[in-house]
Amino acid sequence: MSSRREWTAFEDTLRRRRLRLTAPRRRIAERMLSMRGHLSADEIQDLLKRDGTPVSKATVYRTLSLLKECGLFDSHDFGNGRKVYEKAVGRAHHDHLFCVSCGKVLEFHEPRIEEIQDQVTRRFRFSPVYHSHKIFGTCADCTRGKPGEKKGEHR
Amino acid sequence: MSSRREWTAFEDTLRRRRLRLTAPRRRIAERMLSMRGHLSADEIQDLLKRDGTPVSKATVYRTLSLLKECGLFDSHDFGNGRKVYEKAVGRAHHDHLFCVSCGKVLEFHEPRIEEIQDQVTRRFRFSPVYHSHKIFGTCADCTRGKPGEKKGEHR
DNA sequence: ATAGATGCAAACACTTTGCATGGAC
DNA sequence: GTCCATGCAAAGTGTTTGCATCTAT
Repeated sequence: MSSRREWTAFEDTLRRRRLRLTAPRRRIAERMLSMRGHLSADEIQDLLKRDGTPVSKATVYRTLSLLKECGLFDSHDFGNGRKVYEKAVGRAHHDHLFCVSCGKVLEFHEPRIEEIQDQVTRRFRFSPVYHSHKIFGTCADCTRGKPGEKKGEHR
Repeated sequence: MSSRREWTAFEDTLRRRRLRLTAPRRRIAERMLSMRGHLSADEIQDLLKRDGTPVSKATVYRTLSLLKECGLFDSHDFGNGRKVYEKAVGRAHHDHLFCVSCGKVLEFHEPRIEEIQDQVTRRFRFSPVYHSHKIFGTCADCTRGKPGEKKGEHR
């Protein structure tokens, strides 16, 4: 279960746009809010299937865009051929370190970088909407022990 | 025509790996080195076709990976469904501003950001290999005049 | 009752691959 | 003469869409 505030954010958006709170939408949103970390569409579908409440892939994708539009989730592309979703509501902004060996995702937040970014966009008279800052490499665990692959490195 | 140094880098890599310098490879590499900015596989194929020396898409992609492996080009994904390639050899490292309205790409280089990045990776004992730092928004031209779309915004 | 949502399968867009033919070394 | 590279078309992958059916409101 997840915090009430997140639910109401979702319900409000649906109501405002005259959309319906259906069982599949509820299940997907609830399941995703209950998880931490980054989930792909496939992983979400698998979770729901295991829960005994399967949902079609089309609905997963459609609900995912909805959740993103509502601001409940952010999506990230770590360059391995699929997007992953992460809870956004109630979380501070951050950027990512991605381990190319095991797929682990670490988070960092550097106000100093954001400040320099602002200087850059001002210099170019560029109106920023969002940014994506990712560092790829090998995490501490993989650098020493090489525990091997965890999450799919396909493509 | 492009600088000799870039050619020899390419030829050396081919020789070292016992690969052949064929006409398609030469044409693709030459054409790409002659252009500035970011090119997609499709754009490269179109250019070659207009030059009167058409090349199959498969060969374009295969040569692209080769050019990347050789370090002659870098690839970037601005989230519009395709990769674009940019000359890497003889160029200083930089990051990008991407205009979501016209597709324009601006470049920036901020040693201060790189320094903070290093602090971040040290803190996590993370071994960085490369990073991707992109700011998305609207360029100065599009913010005032809205000159309209230029490069495909498909997907 | 009715606009909107679901599931399925087909469509998509980019990229990769299998294979027979052709060409560099 | 060998391998390696090319072109073509087929396969792959994640995602989107058309449509008939179903359902929240």
